[in-house]
Amino acid sequence: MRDIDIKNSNLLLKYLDYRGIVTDLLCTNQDINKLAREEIYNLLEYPPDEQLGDLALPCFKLSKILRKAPHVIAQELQESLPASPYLEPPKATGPYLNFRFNPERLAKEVLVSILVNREGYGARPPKGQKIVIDFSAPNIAKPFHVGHLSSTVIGNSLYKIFSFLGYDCVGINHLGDWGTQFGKLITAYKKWGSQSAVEEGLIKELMRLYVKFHEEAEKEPALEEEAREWFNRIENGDQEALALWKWFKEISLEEFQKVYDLLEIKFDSMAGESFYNDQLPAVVEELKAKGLLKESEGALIVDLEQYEMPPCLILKKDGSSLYATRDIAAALYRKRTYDFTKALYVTGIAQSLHFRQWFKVIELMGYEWAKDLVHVPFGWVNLEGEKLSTRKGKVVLLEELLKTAIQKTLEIINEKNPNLENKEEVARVVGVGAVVFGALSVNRIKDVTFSWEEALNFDGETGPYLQYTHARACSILRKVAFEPEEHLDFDPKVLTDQAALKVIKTLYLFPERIMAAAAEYEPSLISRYLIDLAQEFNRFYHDCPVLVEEQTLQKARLVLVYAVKTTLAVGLSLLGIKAPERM
RNA sequence: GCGCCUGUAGCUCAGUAGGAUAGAGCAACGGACUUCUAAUCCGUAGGUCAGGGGUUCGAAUCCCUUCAGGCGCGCCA
Repeated sequence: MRDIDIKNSNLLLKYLDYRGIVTDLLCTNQDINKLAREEIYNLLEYPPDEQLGDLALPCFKLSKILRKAPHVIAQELQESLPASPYLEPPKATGPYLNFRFNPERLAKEVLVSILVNREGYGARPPKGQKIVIDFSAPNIAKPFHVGHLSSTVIGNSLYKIFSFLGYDCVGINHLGDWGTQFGKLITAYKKWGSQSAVEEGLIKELMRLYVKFHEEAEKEPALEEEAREWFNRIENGDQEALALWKWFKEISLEEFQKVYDLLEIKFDSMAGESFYNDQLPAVVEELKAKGLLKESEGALIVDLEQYEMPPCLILKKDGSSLYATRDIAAALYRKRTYDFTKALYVTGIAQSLHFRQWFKVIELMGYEWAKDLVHVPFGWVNLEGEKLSTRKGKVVLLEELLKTAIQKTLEIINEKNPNLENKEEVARVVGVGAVVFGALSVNRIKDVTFSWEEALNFDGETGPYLQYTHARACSILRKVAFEPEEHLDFDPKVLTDQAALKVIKTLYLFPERIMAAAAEYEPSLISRYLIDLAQEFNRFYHDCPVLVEEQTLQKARLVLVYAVKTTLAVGLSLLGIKAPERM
């Protein structure tokens, strides 16, 4: 067996790839070699039961090509494949050929890789490519509620994931800071509000006015007309209207910032919808010049009938712009400014048609980079069966949710670990972690029903569970003042317990899972992975004492603990969650 | 009417680009703290993978169809 040279920089950012190893081995066979390497690679799968093996080749498809029975092929391969230092001799089980990783080799390669790369385990070198991520985008003058949580945390997580994989990310908060809702708000302010009330109540007062407007507008439709007029005045630069707009925007931004601070989320750009106002005429001109605009029912549209979509509205009949107009302008601006290789839009699935439409318009404008625009949709948030509605005041404010979670965490700490230092900080990190993990733990496309009970449950598959597991691991390492570079000579042979081997196999999967999460724009793949890892580790923790064993075993187990601790911390950070050392 | 998404245990969800006996957590019940943090671990119980067809050696996964829920289809964003 070749010894690993830990000083060899090749080890950095290179990860064990068993699918590749098994594929190479299979390619030495003359019959199988007829298939493309990639095809073989993709045939391999993880067996459902560990007893069977670690990686399997189902021989059904080969059976058609080689014109032999699957079990015969498996049997023949078992007998003819050459040995590999990475693998135990393969075993045919019926129509499957099962491979088992050499446990010592696996332990050595994976754990050394983590000892050497540390927080870089699973990362990729810089690519020199930009990815623009448009996320969060709350509406000014409306409260930041749980409905905005998905976009905010999914976008933030994708930002972290792609950065980890070597991309330069640009996070853009495309604030909803323009539109008729400001007319409504000004109308309501003029009628039922006052400067002092707004100064005191801030966004709550704005929300009250907004709700009040809709209540009154139902009885008196003329109010809608008044609101449109006020918005017109904003657009035409009326001083009073603009001043109010600016004021409301500032109040909102301050309020949003509280939430972003709690979540520790930052943006590279806060260019909202209003930012593109002066670029809209040029977009309309360009569309006109390219012969894409068509008049229809008084409005200007891009006809998309031949692509089986409804038309994309560009200008209203009164000449003002629309959602798509602004998105197109923003995309052109971003391409010019950032020259992205991909631009992601993290919004609700309800908007998918809108994105398909204007992506097509960009394509029709002749921009080949239209293919780099990606809509990353997610499902709806309901409130215990009912729809969230700012207008009806039926919302759970995000800040309230986060603070309640923090408060609850503090109570738990006082009960379980009253002597903990910096309780407040730990409570914040854990409470927020619970909320964020909750939003990132299921497939983003699913609709979710918000429930206080679930959001504040910290047992089982939750953020606090992962953080707790991390803190446990830290606790062990702290007791021996663990230093990674002092443990490079650990003996992987002694890690023979089932629980330990299972943990190592799970650690091995980390880089692969990050890649999958990026490819599918799906942070929940990392969430699921971390739950798996924590479960395996907690079994190990229960079965295998670390600090009481003799030196060789202790050293090896400490390395394992360090590897898990590091991977949990990195994985959580990719979700935008902090991992405290004690809790 | 047309289109998109969803339907797996009482509840919330996994299920790896069709594969070997469908897995977790919560809730319920029963165990494990003189031992590295019990926010943990172990066990019991719980399933006609919405229904029906089809393709295949093989379907929760692909196709068709029915049903249920959500969403979208021109001047909101």
